[in-house]
Amino acid sequence: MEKSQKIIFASDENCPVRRSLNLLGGKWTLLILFQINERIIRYGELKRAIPGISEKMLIQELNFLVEHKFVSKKAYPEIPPRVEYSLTKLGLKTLPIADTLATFGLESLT
Amino acid sequence: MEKSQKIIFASDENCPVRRSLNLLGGKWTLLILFQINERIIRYGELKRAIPGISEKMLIQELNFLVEHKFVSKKAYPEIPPRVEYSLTKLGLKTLPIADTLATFGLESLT
DNA sequence: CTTATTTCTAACTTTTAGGTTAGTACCTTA
DNA sequence: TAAGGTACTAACCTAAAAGTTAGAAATAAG
Repeated sequence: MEKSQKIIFASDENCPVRRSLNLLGGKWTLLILFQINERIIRYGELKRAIPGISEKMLIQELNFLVEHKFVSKKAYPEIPPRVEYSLTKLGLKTLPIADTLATFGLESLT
Repeated sequence: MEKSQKIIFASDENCPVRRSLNLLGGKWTLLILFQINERIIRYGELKRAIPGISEKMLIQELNFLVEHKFVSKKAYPEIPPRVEYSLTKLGLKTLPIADTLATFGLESLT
């Protein structure tokens, strides 16, 4: 049997790995997507789900993810305010990335 | 007021996604691992394979990856010098991550 | 009345990433 | 003689990312 050889191209700015990392390579980005996952989750829940993240970074990332259509946001005109976040169709497609990171962490890191 | 509380699996510092990102979340880290892939590659080749990376960042990341046993390094005592890098067993296990990033980039990014 | 809740904004500081320039060592080629 | 190739290291400085702190707005609970 002939062994199929993987062809690797130079990774310029158009490389899909690089384009993905440009969007998702932030320190918290994939973790936030992973935590939202398939649920509808409020801002405060999300904050508690990611201990250590600052409010600034969380809201900044959420704004970024909403702007780039990974996450959709629904705000209820209530007092105190209630805002729910969930993944869009595009956001759901990022879940395999976080899953692969989780698998690697579980299987290969001490 | 008894209300059933949604159980949230918080991503603290022990979360496998977070542990993986701590090691591999750098701007260039996964891209370098992806480019080395299953080959034995020289420093200069790798540099050409990642247009735009500075020598400082490339060597800095390579040193980090060697130190953390993702990459092995073999230097030949020749003039001009020749240094070959390849993935260790651990490094090979990171390839699915980059592959998932590549798939996402190809399928979901314009 | 005060206090708490929730989501988010703004100003400011610190930390990290990255850019630039220079240089090392030794041999080969022109 | 000089320039080129190769794989780095070091020093310096700027830009970007991330962290810290404070507070607003509206209402309800105490």
